[in-house]
Amino acid sequence: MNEQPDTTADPQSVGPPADGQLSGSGLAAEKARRLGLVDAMRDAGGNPYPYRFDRSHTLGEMRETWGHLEPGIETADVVTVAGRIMLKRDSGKLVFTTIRDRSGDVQLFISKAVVGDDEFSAIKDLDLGDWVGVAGTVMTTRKGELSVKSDSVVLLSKAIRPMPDKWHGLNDTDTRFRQRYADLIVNENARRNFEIRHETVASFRRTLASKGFIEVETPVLHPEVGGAHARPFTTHHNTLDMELYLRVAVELYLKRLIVGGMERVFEIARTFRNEGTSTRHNPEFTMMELYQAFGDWNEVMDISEELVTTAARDALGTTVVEIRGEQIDLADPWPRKRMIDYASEGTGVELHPSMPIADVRKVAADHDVFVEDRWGAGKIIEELFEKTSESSIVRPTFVTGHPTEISPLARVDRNDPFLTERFEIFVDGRELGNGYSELNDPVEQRARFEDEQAAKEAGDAEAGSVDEDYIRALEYGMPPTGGLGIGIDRLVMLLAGVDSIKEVILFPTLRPEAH
RNA sequence: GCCUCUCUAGCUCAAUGGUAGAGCAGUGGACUUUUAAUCCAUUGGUUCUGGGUUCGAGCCCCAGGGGAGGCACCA
Repeated sequence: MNEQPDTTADPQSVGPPADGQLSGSGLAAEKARRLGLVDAMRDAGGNPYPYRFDRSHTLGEMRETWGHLEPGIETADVVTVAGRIMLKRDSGKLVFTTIRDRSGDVQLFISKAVVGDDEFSAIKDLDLGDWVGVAGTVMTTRKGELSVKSDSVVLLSKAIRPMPDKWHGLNDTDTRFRQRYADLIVNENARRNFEIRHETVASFRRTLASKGFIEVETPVLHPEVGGAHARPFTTHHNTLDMELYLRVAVELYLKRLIVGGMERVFEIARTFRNEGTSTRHNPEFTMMELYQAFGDWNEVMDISEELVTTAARDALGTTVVEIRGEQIDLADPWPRKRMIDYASEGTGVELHPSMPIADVRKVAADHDVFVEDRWGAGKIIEELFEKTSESSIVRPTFVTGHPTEISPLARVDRNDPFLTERFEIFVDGRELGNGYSELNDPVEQRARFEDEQAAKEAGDAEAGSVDEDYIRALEYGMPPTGGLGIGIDRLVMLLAGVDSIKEVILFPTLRPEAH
């Protein structure tokens, strides 16, 4: 940001590059110089932006095939490769450049004697950042560096803007997140994080497909907010003249599909919540939700462990990750512990949502936990859990048995009517996922919705309302079902070992750039 | 929304309230096995913006903007 107004937009105003009369050498002058090269190339009948280039190998494939060569070997193996010029070492009649494609990098060995005077001088005009296509033979240098002894180097796309520092890269977070393209060009870690993200999602799809899950797509525009306690983004449909909400969850739609008999469904869903940003939150994020008929929370806890450990294996090649300096094997069984037990230990007071509300409020007051008047014991216990315990959960853990009051879509615990058969997965102090035995009794669901409605009317901006269509669906009969949601962004954070969600979202939400 | 930090050349960073600098990139030159190539020379600045204090402000003060971290929010 804060760069000068672009005064080089009109290439006609730019002189030839070698006249030595360019004013200054700031960004504008640098762009003018490069645009001058583009013009000169066109004047000479060349095309600085050709339509295509055929490769025989990616650079990674080259390294796989010839990476073992001893130093000082010249093969007769012909390759055509392409990449961006990342480094350039000019020693007179010999130029070394390092080009990089998605799969790796390789050195070009460019000799004036091989390519001829004219092409050699054209190659000297190439800049860091230019895309080039190369034909040549495979060789290694005396020091053993795998190289392409280049017969021809053609420009595939001229870079007009200089790359960030070739050694220090790009550190400024503002620029890194706004200009992710520049971040990806120079920061290996950025590329790695998004490869891990891809591998994670691909792994989920494979695991779920192997279990007979069907991937579905449900509406992003919802007429009602449901499936999570969250503030929605609102929008408006013009011709229908109606308010719509960007989804805060996909739960209620996926369970309609279970009613319809689809048995095992999942969706990898971009989800929107109108909340502040932080190292753990972005207003739009990605959740995987799945629902499985005929099972309960036990099945989906097992699936949770399998999905995450398999994703780690697929993305990292290991199930061991480092969290807060501790080596943790995600493949070890995840401990299970009730929320009320965490809260009880954390406060030193035995807590249960059946307790008199006054007693629970007193514990909250003793621990400086703010309490709204309308909150019941269950909600307060959750707040106490968050205050006393949440941040100290490091290894993946199922926190179970959430009070019924805070779980309007979860089925009541078969052994305790004040609790639900619900779990949240916590890792590194963050919530990673959430699942439960699904409430499928339409009468009870209506009663829970009505409690939500009451909370909403009492001022809870995140409470839901009665979703009549969802009740109607349940009235047709939903089989016993287990459901699960996993935050993809947070899982990728865990696997990539990064502390900010912005490191795993390509284009995180930012304020518009000031001009 | 609140608090703290931060914003200087294309990039990475310096600069007691006293002439805005370096490295890389760029430009000119040397070099046929370099590896962030090296060596010599060299261009480049509205110090985020607007006010103020001061003989003098990149630096101090006020207001605004962007970003980061923390808090709040996030069942």
